[in-house]
Amino acid sequence: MTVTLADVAARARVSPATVSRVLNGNYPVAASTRERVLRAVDDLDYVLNGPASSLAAATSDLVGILVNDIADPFFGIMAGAAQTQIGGPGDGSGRAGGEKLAVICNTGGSPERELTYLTLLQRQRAAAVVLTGGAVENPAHQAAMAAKLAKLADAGTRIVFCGRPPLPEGDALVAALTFDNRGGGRRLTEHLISLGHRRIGYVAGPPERTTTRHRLEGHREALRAAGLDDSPAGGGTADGSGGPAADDDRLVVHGPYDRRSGYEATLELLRRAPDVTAIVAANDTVALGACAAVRDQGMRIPQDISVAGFDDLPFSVDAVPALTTVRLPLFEAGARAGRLAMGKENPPPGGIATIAAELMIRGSTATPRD
Amino acid sequence: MTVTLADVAARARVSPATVSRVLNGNYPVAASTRERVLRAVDDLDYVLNGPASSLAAATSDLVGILVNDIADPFFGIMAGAAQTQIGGPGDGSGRAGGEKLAVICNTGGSPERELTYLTLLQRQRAAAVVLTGGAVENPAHQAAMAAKLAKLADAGTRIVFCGRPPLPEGDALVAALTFDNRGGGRRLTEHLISLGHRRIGYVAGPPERTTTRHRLEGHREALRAAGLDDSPAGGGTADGSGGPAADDDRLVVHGPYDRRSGYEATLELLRRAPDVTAIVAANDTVALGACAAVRDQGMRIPQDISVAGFDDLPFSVDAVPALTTVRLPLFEAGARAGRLAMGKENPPPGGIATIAAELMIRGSTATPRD
DNA sequence: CTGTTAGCGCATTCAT
DNA sequence: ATGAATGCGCTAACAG
Repeated sequence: MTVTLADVAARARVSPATVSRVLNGNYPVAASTRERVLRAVDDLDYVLNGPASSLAAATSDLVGILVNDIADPFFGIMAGAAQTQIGGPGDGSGRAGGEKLAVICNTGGSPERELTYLTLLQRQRAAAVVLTGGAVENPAHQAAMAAKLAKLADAGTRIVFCGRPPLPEGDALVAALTFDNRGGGRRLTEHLISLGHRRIGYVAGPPERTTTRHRLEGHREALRAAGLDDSPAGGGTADGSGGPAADDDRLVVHGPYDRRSGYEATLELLRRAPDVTAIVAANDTVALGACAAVRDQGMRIPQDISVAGFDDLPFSVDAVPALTTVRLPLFEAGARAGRLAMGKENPPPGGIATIAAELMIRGSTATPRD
Repeated sequence: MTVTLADVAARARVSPATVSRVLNGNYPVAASTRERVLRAVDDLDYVLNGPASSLAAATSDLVGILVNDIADPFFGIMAGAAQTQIGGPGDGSGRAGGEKLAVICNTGGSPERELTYLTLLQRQRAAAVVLTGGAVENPAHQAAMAAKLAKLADAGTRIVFCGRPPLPEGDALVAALTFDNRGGGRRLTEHLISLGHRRIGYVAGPPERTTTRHRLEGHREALRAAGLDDSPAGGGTADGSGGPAADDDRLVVHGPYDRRSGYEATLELLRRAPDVTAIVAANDTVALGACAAVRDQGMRIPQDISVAGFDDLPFSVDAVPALTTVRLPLFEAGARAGRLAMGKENPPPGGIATIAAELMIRGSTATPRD
């Protein structure tokens, strides 16, 4: 029924080993023999049996890319970029040579699903795994992740972080590309302060995410430097109380990274502190929701309230007014992560590279009314 | 080095066959034995060898989801939704039971890469493949796709289309979920006509895509019904000339499905026909670019020019003014495709289901100035 | 440069 | 309900 390598060998009048060598290309084979084999392959319409190949070689051509939310362009852009470096351009024949199969796994931000996917990838003996986006700061989960990643690395799977801080015990992994979320957050708030804003609301992401924490810490650094920090501890959720991380700063509201959260958190912020003159959102999507809320309250942007985002997603420049935000080179970072996963590029010194975030000043922020 | 099923068997003092039966669950095993085996699995931290398992069973737990552009939320939403139905919620243990590995493959809209991915998936003996988004209408490519899909189906891979028209010879595949792009396009233009618009510009997608063609056909249907069609043939690119499908309608400009194309095509449209009072875009992303172009020309939306999109992506309601568009239930469709791929849901009668598109009238369209 | 020989780790017959 | 034996299709030594 199904054509095997042996069939090809028989038709090309060579041994199975030779066919294997031609197909894998990493071994000298006489040109004439290769021709004959390739013709047999085409004649028979042969397709390699991946599982058999992986079993024998003890490695597969799968590369996993883990994302928190693939419906969010933040991840889509990185994942797509990584895939361009991994899948290879194809040879146009559709025959598929030594390509890797780059696959995107959507964890939905759930720690359990993240681990499950890693197990699934481990089971497949994946060649590499790219983990994108912020991590969850739950100690138990972090330990489980570290253990799982160590096992993967042990089995020869290359590990790359993209837009994610390195693990505490950051051995084993090839490379970590982290975004300068803290610096970007700081510069964004500095910008608002320099415009004259003193009461700045902050719509933060989920409290347990590193991305959320780092951006918020940058924000608070800027406030503190300007003598504006009214939060008791100066940031961080490690209050040792063990209870819910009650954020004492009334100007900060946490929520998921989506539009709806931006809308509702902004209404809440406006209720709590009607005197805010600017709102900083956890990311651009949240900022869009914030803008809608501000407008629905009958206020204008930026005349009555300034609004800023983070990431500089493609739609942000088209917002009205165009959104002031912090640009992250998502495509470049994703592509680099892809190359690292393929071993096409050397890891950065120390295994960690920090990727700069650039402040993009646009129309949504201005001098406060007052 | 690496723990195998035999190791587990030894530790549990049973035969390898029994361990296999416990793990696959589809065979009677005494409760006490099962317990012992599962404990051994945990003790040894055993992870099934996927390739070996797939080789022996002649089937894998991989499910492929093909998308044109994962950075575009249109695909991200569908793919993410499909994955929720396939990956399973996980059992929270991270141990990964009988889950499938749902993986997203980004073709970048390239026919070659589409075929390559299918070959790769075929090589992996994928359990199912979901193809999302419009197809390319190149006869050679369509034939190649049909042949490839037939082979996949033959090998037991389930095939599902999502937001994609069925193949001409639509056997072999489990199900096709297609969007009513034509109807949606028609109703959108009807809406504009009913507002009083007579000169309507159209920023279309790439001419070779079914999605582009269907939406444009709907548009032209509406024009024709109103006696406004000024295109010679009444739509379609089948002019038999064999040359580039020169679209004689000066009010239609083709381009990729991105923001930049929307911007530039709109400038071109405005140059060609300064008297247009409305612009319909191929999708919401393109519409955003169109809005920017209109504004950059010093015109207001909708007072000077109405703009409409398609898809109703999450950001569209937050555009200013909110974008009139055609809503496609992307999440629901993706989820259903996922269920079909898993065999969790019966295919629609005839294997084809058309999914309705709903007109969303918002602030970006209004009565023309004149 | 090419053929021969062994497994890779597991699922599945058959037995029992 | 469990164990023993066989082979899935391929790659990787090892010869030659």
